[in-house]
Amino acid sequence: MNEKTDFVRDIVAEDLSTNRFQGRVHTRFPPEPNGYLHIGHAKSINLNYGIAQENPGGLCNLRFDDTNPEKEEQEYVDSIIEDVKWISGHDQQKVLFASDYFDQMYQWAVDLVKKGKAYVCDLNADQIRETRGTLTEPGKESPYRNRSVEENLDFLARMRKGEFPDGSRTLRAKIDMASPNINLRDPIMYRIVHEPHHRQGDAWCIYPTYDWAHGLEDSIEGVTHSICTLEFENHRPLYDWFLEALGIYHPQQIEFARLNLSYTVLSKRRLLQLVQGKHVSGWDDPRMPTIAGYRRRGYTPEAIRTFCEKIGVSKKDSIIDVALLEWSVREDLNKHAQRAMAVLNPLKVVITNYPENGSEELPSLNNPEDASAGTRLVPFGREIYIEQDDFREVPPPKYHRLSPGKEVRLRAAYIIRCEEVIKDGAGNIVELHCTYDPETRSGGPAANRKVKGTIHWVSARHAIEAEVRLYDRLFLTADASEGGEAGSFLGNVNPDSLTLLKGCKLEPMLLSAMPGMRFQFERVGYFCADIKDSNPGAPVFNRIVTLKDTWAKIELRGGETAARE
RNA sequence: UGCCCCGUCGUCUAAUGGCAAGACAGCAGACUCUGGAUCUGCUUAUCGAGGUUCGAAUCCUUGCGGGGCAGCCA
Repeated sequence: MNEKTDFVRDIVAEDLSTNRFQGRVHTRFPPEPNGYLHIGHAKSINLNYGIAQENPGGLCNLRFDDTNPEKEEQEYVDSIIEDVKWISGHDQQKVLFASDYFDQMYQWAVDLVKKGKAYVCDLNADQIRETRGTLTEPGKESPYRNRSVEENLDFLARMRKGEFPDGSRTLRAKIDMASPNINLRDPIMYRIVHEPHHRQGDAWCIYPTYDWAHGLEDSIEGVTHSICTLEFENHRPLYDWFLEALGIYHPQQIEFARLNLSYTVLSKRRLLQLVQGKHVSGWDDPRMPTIAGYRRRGYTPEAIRTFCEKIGVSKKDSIIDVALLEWSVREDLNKHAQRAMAVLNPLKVVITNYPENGSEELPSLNNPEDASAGTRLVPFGREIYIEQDDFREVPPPKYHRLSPGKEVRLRAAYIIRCEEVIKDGAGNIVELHCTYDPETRSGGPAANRKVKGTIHWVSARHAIEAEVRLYDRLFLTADASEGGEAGSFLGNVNPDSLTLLKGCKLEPMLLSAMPGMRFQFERVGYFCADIKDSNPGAPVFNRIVTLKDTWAKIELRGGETAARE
């Protein structure tokens, strides 16, 4: 079996050993369709589907918690179904909706009224707030608390029929206005909302609150372990109270710490602000920590699942270093991504001793990590492009790349030497003149000659051009949700989170990239043909993540040292 | 301030009364036709104080710190 464990799985194992639920394991993932799913939901999906999968006969329901028509939309339902499918790897054969249980819930509310455990309260929202008490003071009982069962039944039926305006009355549980747990101070079960529901239409004008509805949904579905986040911990006594009062099947609620990620925000409210404030192009902007955003960026579901397993599950509030997520993608893509050569910021190089109109095709490994990936032929010629960064007229110490009079290897090709630097009138470097050593062709007689560096290149004559989008972290600060300069988290937004590059020079093979295909651009990073804007023949690439860049680190550190001195 | 929860390397997670371990990050080195990958090594932690015990990260008390709760949101 799986050695993977955490306190939730410990509880499930314990319940299994005591036969508490007749050997069943049944979890659920209960999103509210009021926004797109983000990576925090991936943690929950992974937990719930994971536990179900690990146990023979285990089940996990996808159930929409659609009890608030004011915030919920069909668009969100559709996106969530797609995202759950993508992350969990399961085709969801059955999608459940809390709103399908509205009749049953209403019946149970009537039962509670009959038992004298619920009452219709005529207080308005302000009055209810005023009589709830505070954190340190008990609340006051509602004057309507002791209405007769008959009167309550009558009012409840009329609430349901639509006789009363929004907010004029509520159905409340009769528990304890003096409870130190505020959730137990006669919580509201139904509120009047004359608003069409995305699935129920106008069938209802009273809607159940989360506290009233959630345990019932779990109970109806036979869920054994209802796993939710820490902020519901104080609600568990209420979850238990309703089920107990009704005398119906009673699942176990378990709370775990929600995911927080450094350099990003992970709340639907803030993500909505980013979308509505046009800080990003939409819910699926590749910089968004949404499932849709990561998918478009080029992350794999495997990488996200690996990440979810590495972060573990506990009750401790924490902020996971986003570097672990980035590591997870690299880990996956290193093994699976097809290699390619792409020059993002081109500098032309003329190989002066190469035949004028000559060209050849050089075999190159598709993936050094995977021999079965084979090789491909990359065209080479007298004029090539290299990365501007790979040449320095005055090389800093430890610079292993090209500089005047120095040699580098062109990956899968020849060793070249820089003979001359051509500049324009303004002194900008526009071209390099180099010579090559024909003996040093990869696999050739002098191929083993050692040079300090190897750089990537693209044949000028064969290169295709493409747009490449470099994405960086969306936020400047590790704790992105804390107020930044503007006093809100929006002040932390990284103005350079997107760099648009046009006219990048890519090896011709990339012309036929299908949308969604991932590549490693050697020495640069992992890239994905955009699923919306890219087409075979006119590719557009998104940077998924950079490669680990030791040189950049050395250089950065050098700069810092210099600045300090 | 009432109630609830949580305090272990920089960051996460483990150790379930018996040698504080792993991952990421960092640092140093080896290797390399990707300054990638890989490999090796190194640095760094039980919030404090009492108590129980042969023995405490773990149990108890208490202090401190962090988080949550006063929507007819979830």
